[in-house]
Amino acid sequence: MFEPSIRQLSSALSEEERRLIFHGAKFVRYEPGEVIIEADTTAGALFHIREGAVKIERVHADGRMLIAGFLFEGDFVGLCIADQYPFSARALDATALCRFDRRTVQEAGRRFPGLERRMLATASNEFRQCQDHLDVIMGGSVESKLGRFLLMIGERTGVSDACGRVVSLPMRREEIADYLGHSLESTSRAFSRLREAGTIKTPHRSSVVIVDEFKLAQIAGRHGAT
Amino acid sequence: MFEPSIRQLSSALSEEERRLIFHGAKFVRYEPGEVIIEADTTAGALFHIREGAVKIERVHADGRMLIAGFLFEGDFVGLCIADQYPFSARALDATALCRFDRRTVQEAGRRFPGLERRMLATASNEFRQCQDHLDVIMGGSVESKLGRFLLMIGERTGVSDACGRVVSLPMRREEIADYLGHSLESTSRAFSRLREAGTIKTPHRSSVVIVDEFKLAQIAGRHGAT
DNA sequence: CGTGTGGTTGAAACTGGTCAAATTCGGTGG
DNA sequence: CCACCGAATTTGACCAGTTTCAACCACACG
Repeated sequence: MFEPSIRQLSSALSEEERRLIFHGAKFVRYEPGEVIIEADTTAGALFHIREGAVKIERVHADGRMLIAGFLFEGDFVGLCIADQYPFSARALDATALCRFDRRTVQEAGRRFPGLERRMLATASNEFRQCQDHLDVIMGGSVESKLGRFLLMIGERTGVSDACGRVVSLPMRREEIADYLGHSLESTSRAFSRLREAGTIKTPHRSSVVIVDEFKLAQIAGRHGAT
Repeated sequence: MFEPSIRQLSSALSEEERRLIFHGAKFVRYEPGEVIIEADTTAGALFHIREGAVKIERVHADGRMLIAGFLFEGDFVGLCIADQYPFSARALDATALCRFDRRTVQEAGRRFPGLERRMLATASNEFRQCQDHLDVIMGGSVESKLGRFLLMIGERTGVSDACGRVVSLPMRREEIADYLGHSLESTSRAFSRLREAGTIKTPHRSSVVIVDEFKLAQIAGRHGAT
């Protein structure tokens, strides 16, 4: 349903390109809540999430700070077109990242024509996050939006088992609400209604099992029903 | 308030780069409603709007067709990262475009390192449209959103005169409503309320005069008042 | 001067926001 | 291991804003 995973960057590169870029990468760790990238600072590094999850916050034109997206294991953070990060990134839980120097990536870009475009095309988060966000929040009831949200996250991180697709949600309800553009109460109610309808289960606060993916997709479609 | 205009591509290029790219450009015209770009076809051309306005439609992941943005005189259409257009473009009124061969642009990109990135950074509509759209529709009442919409369009196309900033709106109310994610009636009512509050005037259906820009900006800010 | 399209306005039903209270969860210390 | 605390979440009641459906208006066109 949503665009192919950002995780496919590696496979889009040749062996030589990969070696060039991945050379000199450093491992870094962040605790929950720690800032990984500060908005409006020089985009000097590019991160690859090895473990954990990250929240992207963007300052909108009129000064409002809004949640622009969530990134997970395998995703890239900081691969942006501009010279300055147009967003902040913050660890949602204990997070392990691989840090690449941006200059190395750019140098490789000069060496291999089209590499930069290919990287941007496969892994540009600035853009894909934006699109996914619009896909999720445009149209329908709170329930629809939450449905689309869960399906999107599920596609990116979910693991299927006997009972359904298990999706971990390391963010709080309030953060989901901010992402959806609703109050946290409405979001909570939407969870409850999906639960009552038997489309999802919530064994813990921070995880959801999509029991009936078909029904959820139906709810996620325009206008809550059909 | 919104990001610098897309029209600045030219100034981001050197004389030589410009000559190379603009060489072989063709002039084309479209009537209102005509399709300029068909979604999911090979991104073979890049257009520069000389006259008129264009509507961008995007097929969302679940098949819903939604209005993703509007482009005006001076804007570029079709400068995208991917190989296929991820959107359709349709003329809103009688439109004159300059059509560039994409291969020419790519060749120039190979010749001048970093050119492609610079072009994408200054003129990538796929992305900027997306961001502007989010900026406009996230949070607040219909009135706020319409306010942000008018300010955005005004920044891009408005002409100031004695009475205020004159903004032409070549799209119908329904299309504005779709963009904002509301019913056309709510959008119409929002127009009326802004009119009654004395922040705008609507001399014709297809143009708005922003009389009190400060007040409009205030309304556009979070939550319709303060 | 009718006709059609696009725009505006009105009234009732409904959704989601707000405020407040109740509940559950996760961790801490006894 | 259990009781307790604070934070996160859920639920309830009420209200404001939005949608819906329907009627009406205004302008452009023949």
